[in-house]
Amino acid sequence: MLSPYRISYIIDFMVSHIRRIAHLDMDAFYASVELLRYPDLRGQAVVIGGGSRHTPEVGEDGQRRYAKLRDYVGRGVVTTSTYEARALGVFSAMGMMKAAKLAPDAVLLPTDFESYRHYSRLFKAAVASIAPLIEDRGIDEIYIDLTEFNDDVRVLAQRIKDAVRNATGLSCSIGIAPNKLLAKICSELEKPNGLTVITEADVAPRIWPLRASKVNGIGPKAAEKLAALGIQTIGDVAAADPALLQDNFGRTYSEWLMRASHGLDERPVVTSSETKSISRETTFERDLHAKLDRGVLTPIFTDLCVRLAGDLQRKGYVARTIGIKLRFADFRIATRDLTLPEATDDAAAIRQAAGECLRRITLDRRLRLLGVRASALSRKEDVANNPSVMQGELFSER
DNA sequence: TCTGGGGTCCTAGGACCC
DNA sequence: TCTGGGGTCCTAGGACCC
Repeated sequence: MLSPYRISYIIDFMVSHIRRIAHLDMDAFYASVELLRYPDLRGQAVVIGGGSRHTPEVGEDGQRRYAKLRDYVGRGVVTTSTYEARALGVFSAMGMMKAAKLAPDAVLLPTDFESYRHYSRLFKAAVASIAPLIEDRGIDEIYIDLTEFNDDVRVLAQRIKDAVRNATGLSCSIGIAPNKLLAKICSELEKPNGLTVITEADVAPRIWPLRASKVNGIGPKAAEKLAALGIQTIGDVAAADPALLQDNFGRTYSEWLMRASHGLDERPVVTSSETKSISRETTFERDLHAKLDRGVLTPIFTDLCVRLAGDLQRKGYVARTIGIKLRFADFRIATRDLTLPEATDDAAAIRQAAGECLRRITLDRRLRLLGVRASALSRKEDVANNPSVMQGELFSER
């Protein structure tokens, strides 16, 4: 028999465990940053991407001359596009040559990561001044844990949006839900400049009709497999036979699928994390043959190692594992890695280790991409103070 | 003339150790 | 002709995300 006291305790407990998690996503972030610099492009189809330089030049008449997408040649992809370009069918990750066919007159701008990182720091600082429990999810999005605030959640979210706009001149969309999974889906529902709040009760009417691939964690492969089973929407996943899912996706993933489709997610907002790996890679302008194009390939390989060493040094890390990545002309990927006795941030040591990795791959096909990666990282100062930490030999005799 | 670059996490097998 | 059982490290590949 439950006493009234006990019941109220249980209700308190349950209520206290309902979280309020926000997902904040900057609207067309890179493109919007570019529009701050080139306001005359506002309202036009603009595409950001491509490696080579197509920086606007100022003509003799004092007018800026922008490159057009139709002039692009190369193997780049679209990084971001304005909403006007999206209306023409041009989206992130699309090949630039394909995008140029859809929107030849769109303005083309090069990516300027320095500038995007600057605005990223500004908007995150603005949010942190109001709500400090922030999980970084890349340059243009964050999760925020608002559970401890007593304020009305829409008022609070509007205050955050205003702070972001005041700090950057940019708009963002915020979704608020009981967990990260729903918040992420929800921030997209009213983009751009959205503010969307959903609860458990909204899952069936608002979440279930969406395509399964809207769930963070259901990528192209899983979505395709689901579609083959006649499962299109998140609601379809929720209604699917658990045994069918398990047979096709294995136990772990199928159980996650079912929980996710019901809007369940317990992951906390993680406010700090250590870097796990640092890498550099490059796609060649044309596919290269390992032997025939050795003269081109070798300096590229060395340069990647030098730049990786520079990244490690700048960030204060040393790495004990060095790896390489090759992408062949057929898009297949091969990786090899090698764990060293001593952690390093030295370009020559990295080049040496990467060279050994390369020798373990049969190079009989043309290469499209070459990359070098450093992992098993430690902070350099930790290793300098106590080298044995690195080898995990803190308690050994040697 | 399809398809960038920088990451994270998971799985799975074999080596090796106690 | 039965051969344990864990734990950790290393390596390779793959899915996914921004």
